[in-house]
Amino acid sequence: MTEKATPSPEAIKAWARLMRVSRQLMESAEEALKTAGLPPLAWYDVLHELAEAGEDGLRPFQLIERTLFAQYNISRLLARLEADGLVEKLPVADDGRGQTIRIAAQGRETRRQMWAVYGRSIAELVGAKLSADELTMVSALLGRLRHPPASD
Amino acid sequence: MTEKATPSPEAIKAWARLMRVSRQLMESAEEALKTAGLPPLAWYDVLHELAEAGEDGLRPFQLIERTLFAQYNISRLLARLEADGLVEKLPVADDGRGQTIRIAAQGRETRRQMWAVYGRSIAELVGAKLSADELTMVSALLGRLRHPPASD
DNA sequence: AGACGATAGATGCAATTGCATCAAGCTTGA
DNA sequence: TCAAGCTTGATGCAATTGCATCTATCGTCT
Repeated sequence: MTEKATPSPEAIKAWARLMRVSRQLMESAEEALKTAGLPPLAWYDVLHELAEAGEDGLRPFQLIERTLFAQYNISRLLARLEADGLVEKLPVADDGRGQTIRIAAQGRETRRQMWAVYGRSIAELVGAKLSADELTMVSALLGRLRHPPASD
Repeated sequence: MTEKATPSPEAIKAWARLMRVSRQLMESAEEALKTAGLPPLAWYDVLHELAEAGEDGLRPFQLIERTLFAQYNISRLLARLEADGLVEKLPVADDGRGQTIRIAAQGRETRRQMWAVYGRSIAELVGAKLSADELTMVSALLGRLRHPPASD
């Protein structure tokens, strides 16, 4: 059993940095969106997945897998997105319990507007701070902290 | 003006990894604490700062600076900590508006119990996945994403 | 077919967060 | 000195989150 109950100083430092920096960056990005009068990041995450999925859409449980949101969270978020006309809920043929969520034209437009702001935040907060090689290094190292670990 | 509105693919990837991994790790740590019947991470952050501050304690606004919590959040968190007997609120001599927050004996004990679980999570989730050198590299790279950038 | 357990998604209720604002005390400057 | 503005911390209210549970449908096993 190689598990250690007490982490090394390096591990503690890396953890602290990770938690602090990620929170700080996320808040910056959220603030930029809010200032622009746009919806919060969570909406972007969902719209992004749905846009990538295309006309076939996605089932809510697939969104849960992809976004890490809790089930009840997705359920309510989708209700809000539908109320705003950004997505459509379609019944699914071979499963009477389920539904398929498809992004609506207005959803694509909102996503586009959000990306204009969000992308700029990423460029400023991350892209401008580290070189491409360093960014690749960060991705690789963080990927190994994922569960399951990412190879690329 | 060197600002780019559209981030590089490397920046997008690093951002996505950072957001996703930090959320995943934090949820793992939160879950471990909850399973152990202990308070959430936010409590640890505050108790940690107060423990380091020692008998002199800290003013709430100092906690805000150190933890990045919003003011109203700290205000209510401290109310809960006090209600649980983990901290004491003391009037401060030279400023009638303010108060000094001091960690109580029971607060130290709770923090100790939380660290037993939290530290193990850090060791498992981070310490066991990367070498000391790699962890140092992560800290250094993330430090440059901070505002203001960290040198160490 | 019928029963039983698993899966998909919604929802009532309590706790927390976010926003805006407030009250109280401090500081500065005329 | 005292008005105006700033800082510190609290709080009412709305929105969101978390938890537990519920309904409905599906799949499987007998």
